[in-house]
Amino acid sequence: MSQAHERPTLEAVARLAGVSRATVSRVVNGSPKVAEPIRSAVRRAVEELGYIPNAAARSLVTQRTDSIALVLPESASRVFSDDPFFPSIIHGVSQELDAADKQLVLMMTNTVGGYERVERYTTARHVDGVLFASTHGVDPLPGQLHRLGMPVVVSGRPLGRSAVPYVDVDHIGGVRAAVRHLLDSGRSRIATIAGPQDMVAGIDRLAGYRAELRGSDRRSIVAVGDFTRESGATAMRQLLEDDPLLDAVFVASDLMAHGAITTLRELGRRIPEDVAVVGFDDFDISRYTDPPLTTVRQPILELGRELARQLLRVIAGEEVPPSVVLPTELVVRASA
Amino acid sequence: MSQAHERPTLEAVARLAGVSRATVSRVVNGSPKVAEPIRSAVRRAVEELGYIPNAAARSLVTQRTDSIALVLPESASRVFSDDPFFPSIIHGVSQELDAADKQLVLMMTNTVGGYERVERYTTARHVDGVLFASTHGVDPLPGQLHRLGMPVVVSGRPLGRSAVPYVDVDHIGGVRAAVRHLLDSGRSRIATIAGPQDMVAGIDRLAGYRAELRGSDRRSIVAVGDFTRESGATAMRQLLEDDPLLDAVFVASDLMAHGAITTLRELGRRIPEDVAVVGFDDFDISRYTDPPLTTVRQPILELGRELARQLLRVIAGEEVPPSVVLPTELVVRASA
DNA sequence: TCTCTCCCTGAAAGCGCTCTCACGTGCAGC
DNA sequence: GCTGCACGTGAGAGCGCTTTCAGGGAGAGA
Repeated sequence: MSQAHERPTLEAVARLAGVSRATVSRVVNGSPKVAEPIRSAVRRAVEELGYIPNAAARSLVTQRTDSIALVLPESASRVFSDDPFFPSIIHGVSQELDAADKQLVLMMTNTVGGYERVERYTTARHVDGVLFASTHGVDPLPGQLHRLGMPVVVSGRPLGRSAVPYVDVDHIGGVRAAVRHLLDSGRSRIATIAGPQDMVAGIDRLAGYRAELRGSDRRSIVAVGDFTRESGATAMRQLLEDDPLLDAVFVASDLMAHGAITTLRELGRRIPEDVAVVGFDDFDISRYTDPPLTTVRQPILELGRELARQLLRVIAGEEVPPSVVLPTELVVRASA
Repeated sequence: MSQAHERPTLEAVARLAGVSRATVSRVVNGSPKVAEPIRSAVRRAVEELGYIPNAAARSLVTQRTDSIALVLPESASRVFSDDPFFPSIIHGVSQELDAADKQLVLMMTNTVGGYERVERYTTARHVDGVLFASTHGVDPLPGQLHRLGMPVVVSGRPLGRSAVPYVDVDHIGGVRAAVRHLLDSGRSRIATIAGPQDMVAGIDRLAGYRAELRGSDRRSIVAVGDFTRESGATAMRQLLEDDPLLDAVFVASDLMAHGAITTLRELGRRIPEDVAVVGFDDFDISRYTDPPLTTVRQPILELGRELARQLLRVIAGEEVPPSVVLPTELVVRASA
């Protein structure tokens, strides 16, 4: 058990069990066509030697690696700040992969040459499939890999046309519910702080706001942020300059909503009495803001899991729908 | 899946370039002993065919995989809630590995059979080395792998004796600075909310508190939490029952400090006038609490990077120190 | 001009595993 | 007793790459 390089091979097990390599291989891989006495003899030999198959040798012949890559656009500094979005995705993906006994390889595209690295690595058949966390703008890589025959699933509806299957949440439905809630509670000047307009999450949430408002006689009041707390604070200030009398704001992310709340408080507005605030995400932290944030919950963990499930299906050669959209849900707390 | 199997092999490149496989291999791996004209001919062929070496075949012969595993004890539900600790570790590790052109394989030990999976996977020589994020209690796995000759580095000083190299932060120094700060500002009844006492971070931070207090004539007032916000809120309540007149509290994590602040406010205490609060972590979010949290900053990203660097050294066969301790730093804001 | 080196290059042997194919055995059917 | 057929098992051919080893060619020294 001492030296790493002396690991037992199939050969050794075969010798000890007095059978051929082929038979050991069958037992190890659970083939049904091995007689019981031999099977248990092999099992014993495997046990005794502590045999563990060499992954490289196996995948050299099977052409599978049993691992999949999750690509994160780290450029979005969102990834590992205090925004739990990506961590939750990772968590969800990891849960599903564990269950399927696959490995998770994490890749970031931020660093210099990162993009090319991802391309090389994935096309080197180092992994059986690739998952992309939602990206900014139009990313050609998923489509490219897809065209090469590599199983790919992306998170978030891709901008531009794309044949790559994706999983997304119902941004528009969630936002409409939020805005409707504001309308129903009698708010008349409802503003929004939108997310970046080169991301689907930003675009769709603004579209939802506009769509719901269109049915009323209220005018839209829009400022744009980048999903960070700071941008939320700044945007809120702009909105109040545009319309000092606004009495509600739908903010396209919880973090921006926190920023907006800070600004509102600094400027002496009471929440929700003077201004109602609704966020989007339902991060843990939003339960602890003052006042607790009314927000649209999106099932991020589930998004990650669904992503993984779809990819596993593609890898298994099953048909998958071109898109899966998970429901969102308005969570009413004290801020609106 | 169409043309995936038609990937060019060394053989194909060799044929196109009119040389042998051996020569192509040398060029691809940057061996210096290939004449220039041949080298460029091979390069051209590689380019033309879009050749990318097959990782499995390579590692079958080299016995390297160029990827390393990061094991996270997901059981600590900390991992992917709104606690940015693990995400930052991942981020740091990933940065260093990217630079070294290694891959990051993420593993969680939470799920059923997770522990055994980690063991099998890592001993299957699927990875060149293993990193462990700090764990609860005494984890035998790192030592076990280490004994098998597998390169291993752990984050956080291991409980119990262990020959495995580790990277940690200076908990005690940071806490002492925090408590000293409270003493210096004239606080006389200084309590603490400690972390779980089966984790080094919990143990050492409490030890630091005690050590610094020992030099003064103040008595220690202790409650224990589990690093979550909720436990911080609860512990704060206990402390105030123990000593309604306490005028300062050192909290062993920022999240618990947030919980404590909530409780203090609910009970009508002003911060810092009535009770000074100091946290530990310096998460982004702590800049935005009300009031902004005075806390001990620990360099988590750097911890991740150092972890990866040490492991790469071990893998390269270099000597590494048995431990590296990174400095912590008191960040004074408004809460104390 | 001949020999000795020094470089390069190619042939070939695996790395550890899977999987096809052929073959042996035992048993039912005639 | 002989043929036919399952059913298991083993031999062996690779998967695509690296690396040792030997050999060929060119240049240098005599």
